[in-house]
Amino acid sequence: MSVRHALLALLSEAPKYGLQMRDEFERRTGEVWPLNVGQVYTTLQRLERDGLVASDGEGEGAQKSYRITPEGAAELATWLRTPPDLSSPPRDELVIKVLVAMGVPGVDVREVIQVHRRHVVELMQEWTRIKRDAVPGDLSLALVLDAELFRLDSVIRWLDAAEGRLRRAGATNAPRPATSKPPVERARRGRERVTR
Amino acid sequence: MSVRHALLALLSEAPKYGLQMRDEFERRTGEVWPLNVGQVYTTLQRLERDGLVASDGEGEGAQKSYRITPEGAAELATWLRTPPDLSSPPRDELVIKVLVAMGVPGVDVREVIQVHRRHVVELMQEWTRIKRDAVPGDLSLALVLDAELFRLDSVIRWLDAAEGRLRRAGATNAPRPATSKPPVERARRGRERVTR
DNA sequence: CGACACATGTAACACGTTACATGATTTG
DNA sequence: CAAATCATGTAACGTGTTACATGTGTCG
Repeated sequence: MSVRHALLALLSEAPKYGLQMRDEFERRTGEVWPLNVGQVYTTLQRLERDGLVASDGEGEGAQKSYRITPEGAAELATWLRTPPDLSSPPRDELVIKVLVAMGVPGVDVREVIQVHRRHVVELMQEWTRIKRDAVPGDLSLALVLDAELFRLDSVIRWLDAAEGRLRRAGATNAPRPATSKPPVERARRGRERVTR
Repeated sequence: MSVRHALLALLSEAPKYGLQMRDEFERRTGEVWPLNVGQVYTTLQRLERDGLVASDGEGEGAQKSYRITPEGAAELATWLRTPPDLSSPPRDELVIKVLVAMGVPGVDVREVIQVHRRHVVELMQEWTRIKRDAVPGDLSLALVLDAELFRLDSVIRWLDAAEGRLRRAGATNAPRPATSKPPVERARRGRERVTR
């Protein structure tokens, strides 16, 4: 849902057309998150279908300008103040990788952890270098780089914590005892488990 | 791509059938990440189509058992040691929200930041409580909770850093000067920009 | 003219979610 | 028997990616 609302935000300043919005999105995100042009057009079509934007139908191969509607502005205002997804945390590919690796025969989880740790360290060094060389006044880029560096740092801390837990829990592939434990409060919040 | 490979990992221990894999996936991830059953079946179909798993065709309405193929095992081994996506960092909805909010007229970015900060603090408290009440021996759950808490902590640190940057950069919606700066080295790595 | 950038699209596919449909087996 | 649970699927939709098609305007 990010792109959809980001386009709304871009239109809330002034009417714009497709390619222009692609360029603006990338500029605003410090040129770090490329946005596919095709997605801009299809997303704009859906936004128009839903009444959140309207187009000046310049049919003749020219630029087709979109503007935000009052409904779109309301939707945008709501989105800006709504925290994303209160339910389960997003599925984290790296966490899944480590968790399932624990059960795969012939795989050393600790090695998997170390491989990824090394890679994350390299990534942090690369982003740090980019941050150092960045134009000082570029607030957008600085914010994006901050976010990525904080995130990568948390990944490293998790990998180290996981390594510690595994070390403490016994060095081998300990077969989980499959105890029938009480389910986590939370989780299972209406998602699936619908009484049908 | 997480689910696809996670299913491969589950099958690498022993042949299994659909619902069983849903349950195992959820158990292995500490019951925190619900997995849709339908997705299991469609993903298994795609895996079979790609030759990574094979099924014992128990056609008679009974359980349909899948097993991993040598190609599947190879694919799994590769995946476990391959760090996810070396190119741009994943698009972060919260970061996008703050970045685009800077340009939306009538919106106070600082307030947006504070709203989300409060929410993240609440989330951390909730997960911390769950962690405290969790069964001590549950390694999977502990790892998932660790990951989420580290992640949320990094989000808070980013929000605070962003607040600081905004404060320093001038309290208002500073219109970006649209300077034509040199593009970030990195980014634009073959994605889009194909010479056609 | 030919090449290139600008601008708008469409098609095909992967993945994910929700909802629905259909049998088989168990159990009150 | 009836209801619930187990088990397998399908349909529709949203989002995202890659690739292709088409037209226009500019410039060497």
